[in-house]
Amino acid sequence: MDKVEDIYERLKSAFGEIMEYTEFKAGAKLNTTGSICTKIYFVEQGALRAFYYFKGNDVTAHFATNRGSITAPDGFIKNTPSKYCLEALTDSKVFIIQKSILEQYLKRYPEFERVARHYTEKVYMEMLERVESMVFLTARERYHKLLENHPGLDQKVNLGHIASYLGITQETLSRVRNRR
Amino acid sequence: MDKVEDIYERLKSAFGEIMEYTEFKAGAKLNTTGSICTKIYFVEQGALRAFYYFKGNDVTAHFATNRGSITAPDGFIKNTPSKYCLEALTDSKVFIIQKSILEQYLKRYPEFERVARHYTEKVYMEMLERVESMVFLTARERYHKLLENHPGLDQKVNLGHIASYLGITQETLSRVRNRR
DNA sequence: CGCCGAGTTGAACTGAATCAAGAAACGTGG
DNA sequence: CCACGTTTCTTGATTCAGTTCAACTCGGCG
Repeated sequence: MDKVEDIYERLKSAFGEIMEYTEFKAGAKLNTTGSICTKIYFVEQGALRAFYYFKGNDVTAHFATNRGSITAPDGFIKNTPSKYCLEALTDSKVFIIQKSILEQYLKRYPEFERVARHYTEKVYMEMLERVESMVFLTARERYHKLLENHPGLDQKVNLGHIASYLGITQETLSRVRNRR
Repeated sequence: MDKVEDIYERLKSAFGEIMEYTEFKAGAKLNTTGSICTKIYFVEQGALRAFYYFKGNDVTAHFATNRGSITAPDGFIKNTPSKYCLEALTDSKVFIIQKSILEQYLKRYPEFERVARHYTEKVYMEMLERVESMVFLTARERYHKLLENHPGLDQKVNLGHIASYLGITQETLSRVRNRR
């Protein structure tokens, strides 16, 4: 089952040729709402997040830390303007794949389609787990689970960003954190 | 963007050759927990659900109605025993793809990997939407959204099965339904 | 008829939201 | 290095959506 486990390395070896290395400073915006996000980011080091605005509030949809990945999924998949913004939470080192280049590359080397599919399967499973968390876990449990998946995230990220990801208010998260 | 829209037809035309047609009676079990689910089901007609047991309770993970699809995702993707059970909720007509056959077929005809990936992207987007529902919507709103996606589901399925899918109790769903 | 599963209803309880102050921490300019 | 405003975080009081537990209804069906 290294298919799922080692996907980060498999992606690098399959697509390294078309990956572009970049660094971002903490706070850098990588994608602004409404634009078509044509890139996917693989995080070698650092932390990024995807967020969007819902009823005027900034809502975190996804965090990516070391060896994770991030994009504006709606836009990247459907080639439409995206509601998501991406930003670097800390200084970060990332590999970028441009969608248009990826498509060409996959047409030329269809043997890599398999890796792309396995990657998609992996992010699907993550999403499935997240649904389960929302159904079964309390605010406190979801918080601890998030920290397991992204150690040290609480040091790097605003309380409010984490709270909106968990689907709770900032006040509740503050209380959870100070165990009460 | 027919890539996402018309995926059901694309799958049939790409994989029709290895699809097997079957019918199930209401109540039929297609997969029992613990076994490795090696099949994916495409619903031509009828309604199925995937569920599992959590702390002794039967919890619905997914519904599939016309032109939808269903499998035990953990097992199908990772080739491990699955915690999910599948059952037919009504008499149903389905197309089945066996995973082992799919893999062989994709090796021989890599041009279809692309369709498989687009299918995975589609179910990923569905899961993403479901997370959003859990974060933002009230029990009532989630219920109505489910019915939009699966018209008539409330006629076919036990209250409890829907409630557990929505992450609420049966009592709450009963009250929601009788608008109070 | 009496049982049984499915759904409904009521009352008390609880986790989390909301609203409203404050307290820290942080950065920028003087 | 300090003063100031701004942003981030904490704390309290109240309210509310949804849970829990328990009883009750209803429609089959043997």
